[in-house]
Amino acid sequence: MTFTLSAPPAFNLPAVVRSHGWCQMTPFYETPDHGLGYIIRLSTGSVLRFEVHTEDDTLRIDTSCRLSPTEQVELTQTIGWMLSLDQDFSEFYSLARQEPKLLKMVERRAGRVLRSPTLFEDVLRTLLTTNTLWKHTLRMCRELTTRYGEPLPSDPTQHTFPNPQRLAQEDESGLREQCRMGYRAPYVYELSQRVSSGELDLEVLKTSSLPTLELRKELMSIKGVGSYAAANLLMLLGRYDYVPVDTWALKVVSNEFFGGQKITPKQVLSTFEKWGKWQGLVYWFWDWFPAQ
DNA sequence: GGTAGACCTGGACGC
DNA sequence: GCGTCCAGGTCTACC
Repeated sequence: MTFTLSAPPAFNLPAVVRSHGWCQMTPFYETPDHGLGYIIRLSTGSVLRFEVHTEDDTLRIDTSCRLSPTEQVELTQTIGWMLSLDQDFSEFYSLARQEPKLLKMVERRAGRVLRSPTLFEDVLRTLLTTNTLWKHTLRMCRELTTRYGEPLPSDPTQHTFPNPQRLAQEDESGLREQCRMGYRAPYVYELSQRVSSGELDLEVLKTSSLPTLELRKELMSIKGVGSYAAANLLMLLGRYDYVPVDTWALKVVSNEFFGGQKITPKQVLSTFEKWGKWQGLVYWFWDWFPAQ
C-alpha cells in the first residue's frame, strides 16, 4: 500500500539517507532514487518492507503489504523518528552560514542523521562499529540480521534487525562464533539481556529531558560504550554537544587544523568547543575534502 | 586523571 | 601455507 507524509521545510531525503553509514547496514538500503528502504517488524508482529521516496514536497511511503490503521500510525511515527522529521535546524543553519566550510551542507539542507527505529538497535550498531574495519562491521551486522532477524514473508532471504528478546535467547559463544563478533559478543549479550528483562529502558532516552552530560553517563554505563560510541549515540538522539573522536577524526582534524602533526583527542575536542551545542554536527558535516 | 596492555578479527606481508 | 604485524575503541589494572 501507499500513503504520504508531509516533509518539514528544507528537508532533503537523500541527505538523511547518506548522512552516515547506517544505510549500508542490513536491513537498511538505499533505493535507486536515493530514498530509504528498511525491513521492519511492527508491534502487531507484522513483518514488512517499506520505502520512503520524495514526491514533490511530500514523502511517499510504499509498503510490501496492507497495514491496519494502527499499524499505519505506528509506521508513521517510526519513520518520523528515523528521519528526524520533527527536528528544527534553522538555528544551526544560521550559524553554519557564517562558516565557509559548512556552506555546502547548508545548501544541501543536511544536518539530520539517519536513525534506527529503536535506540537498542542504534546502540548495537554502534558497538559493531568500534575497534574494527567498516567492512567487518557490515559483515557482523549482516550475520546478526540473517541469523536472528525475522524473515520477510514475501522474500524470506531478507530479515528484520533482531530484537533484544531474540538475542537474549542466544548465548555469548553463539554470537561470538556464528557472527564472529569477538570480544563484543558479551557486550551484545549483556545489552540484550538487560533490555529484554526490562532492567534497562533505552527507548525512554529518546525523549529524555536529562542534561546531555547525564545522558552521556547513562549511555557510558552500557558495557562496550566508551566516549566515541557515546558521542555517536548522542548525535543520534539529537544532542550534538560532543564530537565522536576516532582515528578518522584524529587524522582529518590534524590535517585541517594542525598541519598534519600527531594530535590528541583533547585537541580535537577543543577545536570544536566554540560551536557549543552544535559542535558534533559541525564536525560531522565539515567540508573535509573540498573539490579542487 | 593518565597510561599500558589485553581484547578479537581478518587483511597484508614476508618467508 | 604459516607466522607475524597491524588497524580499529573500550575495559581494566595500575600508578
